[in-house]
Amino acid sequence: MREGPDIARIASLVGDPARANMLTALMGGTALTASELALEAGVSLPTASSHLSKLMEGGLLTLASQGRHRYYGLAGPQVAGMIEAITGVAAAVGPQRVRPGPRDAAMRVARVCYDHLAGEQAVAMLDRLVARQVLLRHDKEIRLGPSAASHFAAIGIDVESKARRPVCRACLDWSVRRSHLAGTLGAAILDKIIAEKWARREKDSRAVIFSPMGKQAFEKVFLG
Amino acid sequence: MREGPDIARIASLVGDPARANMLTALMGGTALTASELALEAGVSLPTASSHLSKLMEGGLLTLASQGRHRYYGLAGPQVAGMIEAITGVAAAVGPQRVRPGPRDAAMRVARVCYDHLAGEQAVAMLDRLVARQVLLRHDKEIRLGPSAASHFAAIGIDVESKARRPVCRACLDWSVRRSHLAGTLGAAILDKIIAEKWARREKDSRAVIFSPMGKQAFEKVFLG
DNA sequence: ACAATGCTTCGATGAAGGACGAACTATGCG
DNA sequence: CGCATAGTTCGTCCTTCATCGAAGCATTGT
Repeated sequence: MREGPDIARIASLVGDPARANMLTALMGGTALTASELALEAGVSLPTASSHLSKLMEGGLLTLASQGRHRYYGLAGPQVAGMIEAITGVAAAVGPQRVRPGPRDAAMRVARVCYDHLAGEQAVAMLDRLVARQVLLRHDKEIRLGPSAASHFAAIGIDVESKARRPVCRACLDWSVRRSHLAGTLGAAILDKIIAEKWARREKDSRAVIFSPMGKQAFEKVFLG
Repeated sequence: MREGPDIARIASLVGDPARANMLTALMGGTALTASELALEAGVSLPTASSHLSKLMEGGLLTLASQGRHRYYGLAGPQVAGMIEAITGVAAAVGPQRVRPGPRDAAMRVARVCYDHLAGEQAVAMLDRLVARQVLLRHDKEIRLGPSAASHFAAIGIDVESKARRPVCRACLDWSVRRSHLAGTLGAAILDKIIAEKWARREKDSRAVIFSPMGKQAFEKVFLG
């Protein structure tokens, strides 16, 4: 008999289809209300509420009450990373179900992973940054290279670590099966992409659609 | 309603306590038989068998039949990474700790973590080995230092990697919340400790009790 | 004050699945 | 062959928990 962290408790929270759908929906990074999550999960409002209280009790969600609205969000990057990891395994062992629909195609190209960019574009970006030694990669650990500060400052991103959260982190991409960039830098880059209107977020989806001009700009800055 | 990788299916596989214990046991990297896993999980053999077939069907395990023994192992690093991610979240959100009884006190000092030593002693040992640069640590990765071979040879441990399994691995200690040494080297050290009778294993427990002399010897060799 | 909206709690129902003993299959050993 | 060990399958019991309708709070709007 083993002891230690109660991994079964956490996993079983994710192990219910309704809750899994809610968590996946929250991977978009924005907090959602109970009704929205009920819709996402395909269950009634009471059922959703029950699930949400369980997820809260399990520490996987945060709650922000604003008037009569209650916004639920993922508890943090660690939780988001766990969901990604599970998604990766699910995608790897369940190839019988994945048929690349039109929306899925867009998802593979670029999507939001909690607070940073994922998908082919994101993987290509990390590869290029490492190749140019802007970032130094050592297995799963990613550090800033000597030229990183000036490189990112040139496009208006301050790489100084403000929070305890690591600046760079490798996050395994479930569609490409290789890592992309997470951490505060990954989040800042996504902010930049949206702020510059290089891309827009697909409504009710995690997909990120680049405009033709935006794609050029992105490639010039990060893949050039 | 969402689609995509069936994350609930995978998570619910891990979400059963018996299966979670089995998977945790397999995190050591070596394959185990059904009986051993039944013991780990604290369930009967038929129950374990049922769980194992579910884990197999879910693609989380590999099976190697050798005669009448059937060795189950984790399906790959991706699965191991997922377990690690879940464990991390569980440790972070689960400070609702059981109170430290007398046996737990011994467990915190030194215990077996599948095939290597864990607990305060193990954490101190790894710290010291890294400080003396016998081992070189880079975040989660641990490698042998230049003096490692001779250092361990002096106490009768061959650090040559015989199996595919890594020689060194960092394993997060759930009681101390810092890493200790796993991998073949960690296993060899535990073997040594038992073989030299520096310590004995508590019956039906993971606790490892050092004798006064054994503790001295251990500290001289590994903490000196 | 009253109604409307957003959400939670309660109670009843039903289905899923985890548990084990007993019986069965397969391999190894003399 | 007969016996022992390792595992799986089967049948049954029983707990757990997801689900929804109805009712209860809370906040906002009129």
